[in-house]
Amino acid sequence: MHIKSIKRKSVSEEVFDQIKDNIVKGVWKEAEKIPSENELCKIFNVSRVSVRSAIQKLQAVGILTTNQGQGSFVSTSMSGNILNGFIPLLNINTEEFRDILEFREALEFKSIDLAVDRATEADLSKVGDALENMIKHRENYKEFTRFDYEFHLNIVKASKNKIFISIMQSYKSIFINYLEEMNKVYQTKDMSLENHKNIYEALLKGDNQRAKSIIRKSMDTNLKRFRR
Amino acid sequence: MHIKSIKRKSVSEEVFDQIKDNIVKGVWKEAEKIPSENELCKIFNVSRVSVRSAIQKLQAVGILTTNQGQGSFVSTSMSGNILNGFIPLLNINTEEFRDILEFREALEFKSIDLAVDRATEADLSKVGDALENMIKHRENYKEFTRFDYEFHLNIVKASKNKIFISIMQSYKSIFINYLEEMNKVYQTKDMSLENHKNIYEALLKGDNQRAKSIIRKSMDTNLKRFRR
DNA sequence: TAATATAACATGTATTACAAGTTGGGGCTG
DNA sequence: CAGCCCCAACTTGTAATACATGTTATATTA
Repeated sequence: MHIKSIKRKSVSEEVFDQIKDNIVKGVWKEAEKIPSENELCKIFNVSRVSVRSAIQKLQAVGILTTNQGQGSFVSTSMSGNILNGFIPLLNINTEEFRDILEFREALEFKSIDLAVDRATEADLSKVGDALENMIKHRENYKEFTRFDYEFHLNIVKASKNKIFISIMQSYKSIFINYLEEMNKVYQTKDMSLENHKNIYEALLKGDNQRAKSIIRKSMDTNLKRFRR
Repeated sequence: MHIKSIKRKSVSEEVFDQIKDNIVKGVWKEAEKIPSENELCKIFNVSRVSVRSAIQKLQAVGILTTNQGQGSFVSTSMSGNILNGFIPLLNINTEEFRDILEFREALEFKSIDLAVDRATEADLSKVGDALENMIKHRENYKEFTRFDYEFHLNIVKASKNKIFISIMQSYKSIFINYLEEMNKVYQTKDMSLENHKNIYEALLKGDNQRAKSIIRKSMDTNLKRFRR
């Protein structure tokens, strides 16, 4: 059983989420001015300290831009934030799906090539652990997806390339989104498990070509499914 | 002539920089606790509001982690920040250099493949513009490097893959760092210009294999240079 | 000895006040 | 009337203070 450490949301975090949600939902659109700090105080019924705290965090992650004497504005060109999961990937369309597949191909394929050269037994056993956890949690698609991501992350980690690892972690939400979509909507768990087993075996044998071809095939299948 | 809008640094920004610098310089090391907010107030002689403001920003970008009742701690695994330019890539070592090359290979090679299919004339002319600017600023290595980056960015943009574009922009500082090192220290401007011309021509002809092989060759040369 | 209370210190939130930057309108001046 | 200046109103930035809440280690007590 999993024990999650509970943590009460602080007031400023609450405000942070509310403002973020309003932007995500489109209440406050790009380049628009959001209400002044004092107005937000009244709206949320909190002190200005909390409002400012939230705004500054939103500022630091690039969602808001504030100018003294003017106000806070929703940033234009938030692609970075969208991709970093601050803004969910709702209603994913074909183009975005294609982007993700190409992205995975570039990142994971090169990782696999590097991994067969550099991976230690410990690295590979972590990939195996993730696979076992996938099997164990095959009934819970949320957990299943989490370990699906872990599986791929551990392969990237085995490449020893710090930039790849950083990217893989930054873009976690994209992967999770994508994988959840696949595992939940398209009910592909069994085939997915089979594929992961084969990828793992190929890695153990150092057969990067085979590992890549399995991934490629599964990507093609998914893309076809998605287009319907 | 470039006109930069001047902007006086706010107190909290000043504090932000100071704290960041102390971490970069290693005064406060990873996982260590930094002085309490009240102590920092005395050190910098500012109010707690400003200190908290700075700390929260550092928190949002992942440099600090704060726990109520305990204090603020320097984050472990700051690779994300290092890679995002909050922490400069000082004393780059062979391993990091290798990481960058592999990263460029994964990202740019796939971009080139996609670009030859998807690029419009406008996309390609932007690549050409960057090249012209490189020639124009060949005497100023800072500017030269900027357009060097622009050149590669525009190729990635021509791929139409939003994730690639986002990554390329996020990791701008890495590229700049890397390219500056090459252009400044190793005095490779002339050969670099020749290579870029050839890459551009190959792109115009839709010859992705040739474009990639030029990049590959120049990467190998750079790596050899660096190892000395 | 072990559980509990407590004091000291940390960050989190609230309130109030003023500083500093921006904007727009009103009124003065030519 | 046009153009300029000035000021009032509003915005964010900084300060000072107080108290709430969480953490830790020491001291106390059973």
